[in-house]
Order: sequence, then structure tokens, then C-alpha cells
Amino acid sequence: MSITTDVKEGLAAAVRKAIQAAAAKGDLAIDGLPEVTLEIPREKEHGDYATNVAMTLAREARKSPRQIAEIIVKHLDTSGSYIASFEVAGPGFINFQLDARWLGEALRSAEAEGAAYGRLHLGAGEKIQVEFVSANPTGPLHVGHGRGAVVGSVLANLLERAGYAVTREYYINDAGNQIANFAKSLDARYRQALGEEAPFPEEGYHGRDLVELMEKFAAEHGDSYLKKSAEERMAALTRYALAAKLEAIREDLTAFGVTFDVWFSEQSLHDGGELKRTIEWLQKKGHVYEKDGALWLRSTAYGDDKDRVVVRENGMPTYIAADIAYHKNKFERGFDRVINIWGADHHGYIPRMKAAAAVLGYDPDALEVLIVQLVTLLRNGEPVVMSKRAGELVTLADVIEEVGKDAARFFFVMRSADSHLDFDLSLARSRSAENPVYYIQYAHARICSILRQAVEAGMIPEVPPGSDLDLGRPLAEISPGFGRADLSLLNTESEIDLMKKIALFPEEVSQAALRREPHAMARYALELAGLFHPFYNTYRVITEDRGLSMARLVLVDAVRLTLKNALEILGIAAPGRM
RNA sequence: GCGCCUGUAACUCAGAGGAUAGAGUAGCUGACUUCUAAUCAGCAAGUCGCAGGUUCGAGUCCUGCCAGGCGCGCCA
Repeated sequence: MSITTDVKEGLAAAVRKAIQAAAAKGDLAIDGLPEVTLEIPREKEHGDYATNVAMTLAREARKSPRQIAEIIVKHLDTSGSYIASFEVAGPGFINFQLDARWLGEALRSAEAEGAAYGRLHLGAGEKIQVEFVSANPTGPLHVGHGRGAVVGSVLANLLERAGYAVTREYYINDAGNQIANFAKSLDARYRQALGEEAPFPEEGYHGRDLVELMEKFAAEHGDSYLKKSAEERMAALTRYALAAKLEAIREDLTAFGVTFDVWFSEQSLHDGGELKRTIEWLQKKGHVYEKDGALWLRSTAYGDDKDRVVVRENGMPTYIAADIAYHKNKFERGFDRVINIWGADHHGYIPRMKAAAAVLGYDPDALEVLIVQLVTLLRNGEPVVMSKRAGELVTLADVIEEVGKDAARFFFVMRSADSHLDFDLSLARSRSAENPVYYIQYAHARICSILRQAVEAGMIPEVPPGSDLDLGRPLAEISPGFGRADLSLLNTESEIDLMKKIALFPEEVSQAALRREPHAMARYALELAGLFHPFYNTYRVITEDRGLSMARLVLVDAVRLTLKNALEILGIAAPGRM
């Protein structure tokens, strides 16, 4: 799968064989084989990989960990492996030093795979749906949505790269109370646009966007809608405004590098009768009961702390009713797994939604909810004051305009989702050393610059069309000399660190995907760039020594490809010049 | 009151039970006739919220407290 997993599995197999041999000879009194795990030690002096298996065996084998480690090591067969040396150290670790050849192979596989480096087959075609953003179309997207949008889109990218069949979906809340409310707000704004003194609804949507929208509508249609019935008028205003708001949302998100495969309308569940059929099904199966004139879902039977109303006393279905129908629809579409990304203010909704999945006969674990904590917007270190009531808020579009798409995406995804996020606008905007986005992109641009120089120096014989070199292709494809480079010349600490980091990329993708931790990819990119810049400042790539130059060109090109792949997952540009 | 998230350097945060807890920023000292200084080298900075427990080993797991955020609707 990847060179690091091969190496790890090879080491684990060798250790297992040694334990087996020791047990067979009676040196170790154990039944069965323990699980052998390999880790990369924090301290370099502790080798490339280490195992703690001797410590875990101590109790069973009734010997000290160090004794056990010595016994294992005595039976260790290193032939045909990458193991160059090993030692027993500390409280009973077995540390392995590897032959540097494996790093050369890692570099070659990064080069050979190019844009596909880090593509895995973990998912084996499993179908996963990621539903995210799903912001109410009644107002503009704000910063909180921005974080959810980036976390969702990076997670979807990661899962796709890990080999899952991913569907990105946006659930449009275009039904229910809030839409009625929306309609009343629109009606008031429409009348106001026509010069009437229409009262604004108590719980209305105060945003300026609706004022502008209705001014536009009034300009287009005049007062013709005042002559129609209130019902007819509000329906028309709502249709008009929803279409406009949704289009604006779609445009904002597209500009932000966030796209969806499916836009799913809540109203369509009402219109198509799916909602009604779901409620009937729940009734037939006895998952609901009547009380106080309302219809309740027995969600406590599946771990929720109270039962939930699905149909109100007045006969109107609640939000959860539609959501149950929606999730039924999701599973019926054949998704093996459904991941929802919600803001922290919705976390209390998880148990009832899991209960709903269980009621529907699906495994509640097939429904995952990723909670994204709140965002605090800062400017010059001070919180940006926002009043939702007065309609004063910084929208996502404002943020993108102020700091740019790349910086905004990076800042939204750089922290773990369950950590509150301080988003400092002034920092994100600064084109300076403090800004981690540019740090990463600059590494990429610097490498492209080196490669351009290499073309001029005649080291790379064939130049791709355009010759700007911010291409996605590995140079190995266009330069046969790369295949012959002697990578054993890469032996400084800086170069070895870089090679190790590159080798780790597929594993990073897999872990970030499986643990649902998109921020790990941001961190990885930062760390890889953080190894490149010191290398760049210490060593020259293009020198009189042609052999060394070629080896270093392979190295920096592999860094470039890996950075580009990481940035692609993050949805951030990898510029060839800055 | 109950539930979820958070508490690690002055600040913002990494750190799936491992060995001496890391990075960036801010502070201080230095490096551009060099493949891009949007960079680099160095110095300084810690009772990992507190108290118990589990373990050969705990920032990491468990329990209880403390502090902050967010929820606990016939709103969505």
C-alpha cells in the first residue's frame, strides 16, 4: 500500500517470528502471539522504528521487559529486511535502525505516482455521504458556516483520496416555520421598498440582504403583487428570494472551493409525499404514539433522553420528522455510511438522530456526526463585535474578500474541529512570515523556481509546454535522468528528514481520513514545508556536482509533488511563483 | 440540575498509553554580491486546571472536583 506500511509490517512480522521462535525453544513462556505494534520514536537516537512488545509481555512471561527484549532480539532474523541494526533500550524497547535504501524507494514511489501519490484503497468502493454546510437559505453564510464548509470539504477530499466513493451533499432547509417567517419578513421589506410603513415581524430576518432583494423585486415588478392575496404574494416573494439566496450561497461556496454533488430540498420531502409515508410507516411499526394531541417518536427506546414530537398538535410535522424522512432517503440511496457535519449548537441533536436511524432499522453507528466548535473572529487580536439581531455580521464572503480563499480555508481547517477557533483576520491577511499559508505555498514556489533553474542549467532536458513548472506531473516523467539519480547521495540529516516525511504521506492521509481529522493534513503540510525551508537555506540543489544535483532535484521534486497533493486535499492553490 | 466540547510556554494551538512534552506568534541576538529573506540560525519560556485511581509506564484511560464555551422546545 505504501512504503511505510510495508516497512512496519515487515518489522512486525520479523518480531513476531522471533517471538514465535523464542517460545518454541522454551525461552519465553507465553501462549499465543501478542500484537506487535511499531511506532516512530520521538527521539531520533531511539532509531527509525521501535516496538514496546517486550513490555507488554512482561507479566505473562514473568520476566523483566529488558530480559524479554534481549530474548526476542536473540531470535531476530534480519536477512532480507531493511533492518540495519537494532538495540534494546530504555525500559525494554527494541529500537530499529533502518537501511537508508527504503527512503530512496519512498522517493521513487512519490515520483512514480505523482499526483496519485497518497491515493489509497482503504474504502474499497464503500459509499460515504458527507452532508455539510446545509445553512438556512434565509440569510447569508457567516463564519461559522465557513468552518463547517472547509472541514466538510477537506474531509470529503481525504475520504475520496483514501478510496471511498464520496457524495457531497447540501440539505436545503426550505420548509417549515422559518420559511413562513422568512415570507413575512420579505412581505414587510417588499412593502417598505414600495414606500409603505409595513411593520417588521418580531422574529423576522433583519439582514440587509433581504432589503436589497426586495428593492430589486419591487423595481422589477412594481406594486403588482400588492393586489394579489397575501398567500399568493408571499409564495411569490419566497420563491424569488429563495432562488436568489441559494444562488448566492452556491456562488460563495464555489468561490471558496466548496462544491456539492447533491442539493437536497427539504420541501421536496413534503411535496413528494415521502414525509407522509415515513410517518405512516412509523405509525404502522409502532415507533410513535399519541399524547396531548401530538404524535411522539419513541426515541428513548434507542438511547435518547426524551421522546420527541414528530407531528404537532396542529397537524404540522416538526423539523425532526423531515429529518427522519431525509435520513431514510439517504440510507435508501445505498450509502454505507453517512457523515453529518454540524455546528456545536446542534450537538444535543445527535442522540435523537441516532435514535431515528435505529428506529429506521439502520445501524446508528453508520450515521456519524462531526461537531465543529464555534469560531471567534478577531481583528488585531480583538474580538470582532457582531450583532445578529441588528443584522450586523461578518459574512463568509466578507472574510474571503478580506483574506483570500487560500488563507481563509487554511485558517478554518488548521485546528482540530472540537477545539474553539480563534480566526485572526489581520494575521490571515498579512503576507508575512506569521502567515502559515504562505509559508507552505512559498516552499512550493521556491521548488518550482529551482526546477526552472535546472531547466536553464540543462539538467532537465525536456521542458514541458508553458515551462512554468508549476505542473502536476512528476519530473521523472519528462526527465529520464531522474530515474538514474543516485539517491544514496542524500545523506544529510536534513535530507533524510525530508525523505521520511514524504514517505509518511500516504499514512497521514489514511489516518486523517479514518480519524475524521482534516486538520491533520494542514499540520502535515506545515511540517513538510518546515523541513524544506531549512534544507533550502543550508544546501544548494543545483551545483557543479551533477550527480548530487540530480539526486537533490529528485528530492525537491518529490517534496513539490507531495506538497501539491496535500494542498489539493486542503483545497488550497499551489502556486509556481510568488 | 443533566449532556457535549475545551483547559498544555506570555498568546494561539499540536501531541490515538511509551523513553528528555513540541510548533507558531510575541521577546531578545544574528544571516540577503547566494536556486525567491513570504526564508533561516540561535537564546529564553512548562506544578500539561486540581485531586485521586488503573498500569511496568499517564498530557493521553477511569472517577470526582474547579473554570470557560455550547446545548437541554409541539424552533431549526
